[in-house]
Amino acid sequence: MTTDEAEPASRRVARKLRRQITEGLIPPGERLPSERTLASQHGIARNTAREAIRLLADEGLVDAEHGRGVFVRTKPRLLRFGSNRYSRSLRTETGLSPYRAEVDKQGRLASVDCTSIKRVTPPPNVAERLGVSSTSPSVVRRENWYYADEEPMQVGVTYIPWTIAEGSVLGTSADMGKGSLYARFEERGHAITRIREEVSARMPTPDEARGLRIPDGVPVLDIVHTGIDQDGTPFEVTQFIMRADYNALDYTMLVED
Amino acid sequence: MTTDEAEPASRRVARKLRRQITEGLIPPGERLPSERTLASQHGIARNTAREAIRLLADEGLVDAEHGRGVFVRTKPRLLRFGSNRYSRSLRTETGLSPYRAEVDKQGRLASVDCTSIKRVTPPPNVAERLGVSSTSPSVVRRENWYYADEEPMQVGVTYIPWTIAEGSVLGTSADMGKGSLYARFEERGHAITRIREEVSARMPTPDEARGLRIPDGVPVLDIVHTGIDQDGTPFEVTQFIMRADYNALDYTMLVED
DNA sequence: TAGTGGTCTAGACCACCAT
DNA sequence: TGGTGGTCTAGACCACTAT
Repeated sequence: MTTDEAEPASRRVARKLRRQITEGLIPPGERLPSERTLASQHGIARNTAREAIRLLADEGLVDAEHGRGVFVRTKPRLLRFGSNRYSRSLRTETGLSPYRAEVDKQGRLASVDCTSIKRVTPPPNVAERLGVSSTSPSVVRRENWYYADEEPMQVGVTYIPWTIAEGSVLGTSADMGKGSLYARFEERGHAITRIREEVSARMPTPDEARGLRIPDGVPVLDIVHTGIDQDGTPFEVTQFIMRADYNALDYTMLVED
Repeated sequence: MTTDEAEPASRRVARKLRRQITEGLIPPGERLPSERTLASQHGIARNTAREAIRLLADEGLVDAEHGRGVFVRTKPRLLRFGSNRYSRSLRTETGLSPYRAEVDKQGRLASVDCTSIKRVTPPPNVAERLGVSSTSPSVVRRENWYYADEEPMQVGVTYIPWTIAEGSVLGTSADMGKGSLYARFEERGHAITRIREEVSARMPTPDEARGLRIPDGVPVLDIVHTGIDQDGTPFEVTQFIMRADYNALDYTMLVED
């Protein structure tokens, strides 16, 4: 009788395991007792022990590995992406993309894969933000996958008005050359001066979970990023989907009146 | 044979229901067939039908109500909180707190409940950001609960250095008076000029799920907000926990060099 | 009272992993 | 080969909601 009258057995066992995990008695990376062991130890059916473990998995505390066991999830170091992600100084000094810079900082191997570049009709929310047609192929769509040590971390889908991308590498080439994407925009008269980032979080769709190899109990950050130039014109929208257990955001900004 | 060889029955049924939901055949608010109905329709055991529904619940698509049925979750309108949340003009023009302003905008009834104010020893991450001792009661801790139409939306725990709060309403009173919290800081020589917001997302702890009445398959946004004054001194840290299905962030910021 | 989801049992077979 | 998790069955009783 610690929380409820007549607490179900599955929750009781889950609570016991949760306490052992949070108190460090079962440290990160360690294996939990097997479902069959838990069942016999607590005098319950295997399915009931399994249900207890499911509760912990849904909280993101443990990870089941088929044929091996259930393991306490280790807290990975978060990649942190901030407002300086787009600063010119970072861009010109290091020549690295902001993503590579952050992954490098943690001593991991960054790789970025541009999987598709094509001219498309933009989704309505993108068309609205860019002020282009949502019924004609008015944008170039670039899809990028971001990895650290071969593990997928993020997907970013960038939309660029065709009027801006036309005739440049923006619309054709995976290789952005020195200084990357925003240097190319600047050459074409769009210096990034403001950004808008709309941030929400949710559980991944099955497709996203598969593509990003996201385990149970891990949400995604869903970010709609808009790049705005010196004239206040939005010239690029990118939708990022990030594993929330690997990525965080760190913004510093002026409070404007 | 649509996705895998030998797809499990539970996933097959889940996929069918998911398609019906996303295509609008079962619209938001509508009830799904009961577990027993699904079982007999598909020639599977009730537990297998139940597992299919669980998959959808973990994705945040449906919500089970004991004794009533399983319902397609309605997409609530998101409350959006932005960088202007702390602007002086918003503060002085409306006299409303940023939270009330946003909830008002949606025609809902906002209420804020300050549940506790006390002098405490701050957690290490807070002490670090404020530059105060993490081994003595160096801060005032204020806990605020935010509601819309009686439903809990957010919790915010604010930490203020004792040296700043001492002798003012900041350390004693739930009522912040006209212009709210940041007007009081300004009177004491700390005008909010920069903010830092560290944003991550995760599944709620059982305590958070209970307190905020968060259903399965809904993550939380976990935000560490730091207020910085005209001299670059951090004078306040607030940790927000927000239901991610009700709240989003919308930041616009200058790209600094 | 009838129908719903919530929990549980005691089995079974399969797929995967390590030895 | 033996142990692990993944899936499934065919029941059972309980708690909650609506009528």
